[in-house]
Amino acid sequence: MLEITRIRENKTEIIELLKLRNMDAAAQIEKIIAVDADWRSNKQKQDSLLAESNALAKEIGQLFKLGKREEAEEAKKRGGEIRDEEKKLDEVVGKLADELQSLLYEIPNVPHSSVPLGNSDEDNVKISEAGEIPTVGADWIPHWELAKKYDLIDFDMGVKVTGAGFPFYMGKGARLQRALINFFLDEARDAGYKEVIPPFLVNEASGYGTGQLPDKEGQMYHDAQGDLYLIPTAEVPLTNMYRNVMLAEADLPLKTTAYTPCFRREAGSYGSDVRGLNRLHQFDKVEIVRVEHPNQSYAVLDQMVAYVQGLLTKLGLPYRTLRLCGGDLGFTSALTFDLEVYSAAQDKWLEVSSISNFETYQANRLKLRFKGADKKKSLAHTLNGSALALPRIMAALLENNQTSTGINIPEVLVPYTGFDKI
RNA sequence: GGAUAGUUGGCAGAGUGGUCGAAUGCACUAGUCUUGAAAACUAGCGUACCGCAAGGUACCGAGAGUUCGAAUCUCUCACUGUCCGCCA
Repeated sequence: MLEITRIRENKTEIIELLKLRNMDAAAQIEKIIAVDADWRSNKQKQDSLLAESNALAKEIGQLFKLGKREEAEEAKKRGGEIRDEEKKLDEVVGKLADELQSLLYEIPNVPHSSVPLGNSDEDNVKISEAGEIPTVGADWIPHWELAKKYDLIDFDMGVKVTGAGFPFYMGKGARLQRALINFFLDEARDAGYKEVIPPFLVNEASGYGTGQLPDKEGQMYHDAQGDLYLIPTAEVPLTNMYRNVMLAEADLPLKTTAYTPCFRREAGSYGSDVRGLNRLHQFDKVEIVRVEHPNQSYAVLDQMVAYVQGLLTKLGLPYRTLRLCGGDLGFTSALTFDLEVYSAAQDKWLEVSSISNFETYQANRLKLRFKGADKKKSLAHTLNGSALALPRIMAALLENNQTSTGINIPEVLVPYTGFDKI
């Protein structure tokens, strides 16, 4: 959520930058400013009524003490009148506050000025490409066929037991999956991230804290009885650890990592890009999260991108780095880089990581602040990135490393898998 | 699932209708004293919002109510602790 003071003071700039999202926010911003002004003036009236009523109540107490019954009764009458008036105003003020709140929830984060214009993922800007694109052999097959051939993943079993998008990993497939998780966690630890095992269900307040609610309500699995949500990413519990927290400037930066399964309804997505591991309702991911000083956050974003690129290099996967355009930028993000790996047999680039700077957008909802040396309080910046999302990594590893005699396991993973070939 | 107790400032912990935004202790900050430190002493020390300011308002788990006036009374809800049962 954007800070109301920022909107008051920089509305022209905000409207201008939101155009990068193909959004004409002028009317909405003006509405917010109007409602805010309305709220403030009514609030002021209410406050002075309350002040009057408080003073009167004290007076009545005194009058009773002095035994001036009649005067007290007279004052009581006036007090009642003031209270009636205040009640009416209270309703107005409450309504305006609610309206302001929901208007603010509807405004996405202001894009960083480097965000390119564009409508969809097709307009994302490639900033680099690395690694060697393998030459596809005549007999190469996509990962879902490899999975069947070598008994690595059983999609049909998933359908039987749960439903589409919930595969079973079997035998060496399961071990490879576990190896990847451990590899990613160890790398993150070496990079200074504190490992965490968070809950996989979160409450409503956490959903609001990181911005999944209210705008992505339908994307999360919801337990109605306990009013809990299955996490769509570890970002939610990890970042919400810092909800309502006042840090000291010296505490920054905070770096955490977690492996969790992620649950996504993916309502409305279908087609050829959901085959095999390409899009699942449950998948594994290692996430890195950082809480940073505002003047560090963009340098840190670059570091995070470089870190994840390093992981892909170690795995020997060809990848490219994209700067997301305004049309593809997440609701809460100011700037996002996506990393895509090339999956040879499908001849497709698959998104395996999304690394974002949310600036103060999440911190404002979270009330995540730090106190500077001068005792001034500021909102912190939050960032996160996938490091990495497993299924598509698995898909690319299987497809790119297939040979006529089996699938080769990257060297860095062998200590984790205990085998070098499938 | 059953029973019971609780939820007050960073922490501990008073406070059962008016001068309580809230005692006291600890912690913290500044100062005095000291060669330095400790101790002692003195003073300060919650958060948010509105306002140029003076100042005002709100907050004692959340919400609603009674009252001229609520941390204090009433109702609803949430959460936490403890004991019993069940269970990985």
